[in-house]
Amino acid sequence: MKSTLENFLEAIPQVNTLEHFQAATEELRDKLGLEHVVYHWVNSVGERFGAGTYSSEWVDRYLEKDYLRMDPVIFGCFQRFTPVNWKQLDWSTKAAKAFLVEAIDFGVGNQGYTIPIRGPHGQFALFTVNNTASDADWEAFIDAYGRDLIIVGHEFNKKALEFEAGDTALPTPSLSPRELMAISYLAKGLSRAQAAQEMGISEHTLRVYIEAARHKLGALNTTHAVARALSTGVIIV
Amino acid sequence: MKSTLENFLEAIPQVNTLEHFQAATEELRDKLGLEHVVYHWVNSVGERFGAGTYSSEWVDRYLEKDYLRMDPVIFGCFQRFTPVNWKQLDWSTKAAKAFLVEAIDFGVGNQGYTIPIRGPHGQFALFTVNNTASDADWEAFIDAYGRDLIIVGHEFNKKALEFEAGDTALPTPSLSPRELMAISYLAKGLSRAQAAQEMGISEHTLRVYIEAARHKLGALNTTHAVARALSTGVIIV
DNA sequence: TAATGCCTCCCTATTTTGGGGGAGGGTGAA
DNA sequence: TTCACCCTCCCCCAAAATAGGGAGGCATTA
Repeated sequence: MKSTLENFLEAIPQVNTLEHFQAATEELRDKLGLEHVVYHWVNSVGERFGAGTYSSEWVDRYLEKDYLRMDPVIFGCFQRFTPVNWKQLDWSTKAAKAFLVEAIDFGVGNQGYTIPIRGPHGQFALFTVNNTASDADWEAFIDAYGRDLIIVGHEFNKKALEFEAGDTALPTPSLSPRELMAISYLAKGLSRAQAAQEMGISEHTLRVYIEAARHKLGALNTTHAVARALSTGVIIV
Repeated sequence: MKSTLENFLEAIPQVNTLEHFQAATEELRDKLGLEHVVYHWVNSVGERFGAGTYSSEWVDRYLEKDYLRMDPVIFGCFQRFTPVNWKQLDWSTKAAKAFLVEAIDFGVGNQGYTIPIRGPHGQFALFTVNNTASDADWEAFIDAYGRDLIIVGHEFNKKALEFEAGDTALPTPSLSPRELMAISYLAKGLSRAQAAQEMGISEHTLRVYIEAARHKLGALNTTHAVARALSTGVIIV
């Protein structure tokens, strides 16, 4: 790789603390001459972790207003696989426009490139680079660094997963094949009776699987069990 | 990028048919002097799609025996984020050993490197390179090409997503804020009564939201609605 | 061998959802 | 303004799911 990022990438494995992680985002920002570099994620139990160069005021404001729920970047990344150039998103709603204006007020650049990263167990992370630049300059930057940034995002995510593994090693519940089938059918919208028929067993038996799965998944009811099974990746719709 | 793969990567956007996709796997195999290059995936409705250089006999055998359910490579990739070097996997069970022997019988090389790729809506794909080689040679190969292969896998996946999008262009339903809240609470395991209390409205009203969301999502029941909301990304966690 | 986990079936009772109806007031866009 | 969509509330009743409790057979494995 010709890239300026080669040395940076090789240094990532040595990142061992959150402070160091934070420092890495700052280093990358300076190396690339950007305004912001941010990595953040949401894990399967809704905990959030982030490191990056946004001002703490903006982060606080963002969390306070629960912008996660309307941020077009989050929305775009959630629905796509490929990196998202902010300019390509739909900023037409009033709320989105106001959000963008406010973000820029808080020192966020007008151009951004966010890479969605998906891990096991429904893990979802975002790696963002941000700057104030013309459309043409930004295009050129993305052309030059887009692919490398994907690799950097992945390396960051690998690190973040290591941190989590150390913190909260949550054992993925292992459902039996029949339990998986039962939950899968419910996720597809079948009633218990239909699912039982589909599996060629009595509804009573099916119910036992659902209950077992519910307990293994730590779920409060069937809907919750299906939700957890989906978001932890034990079933695929 | 210094890599031999630069030209190859630039050609991927021109891939427009499944035959061409297949040809691309063969081209990559030849370019890198490998025995096999395989891309395959499972989408959100359980359809499978694959292209690669494994013999059709091995693919048939694999599907017939439903090896998907016990293949250690699949298992490893499901649980991890980072690429999997086959040698690092747990091949200790009898079934796994027999599986590996059989695979080699069918012309699969002893060394493999598989990259898990996760997309929106629960999409999960695997990109595998495979060869017969010594451990040291294989290590060297992965050192040299590992990162580029991640990019190649992503480009393949982008193409595969385009193919699917052409097939089944499903418009993402737009739920109202209250509908989203309602569905989110249910996904968290609350009953209608609890969710209503949480939202400060009567249970009757909440029910109206659930029903509206159900219809918008084309769901057969509440559980189905939550499942669809999660897997299409309209709600998080 | 004993233990564990899986698969299958059954009971009763209570609680929760689902599918139909309604009604009124608000906001935003064409 | 009219139209559409959102938010809020209410009725009834049938259907489905939930929470407990059982039981036996069949693998695998410690």
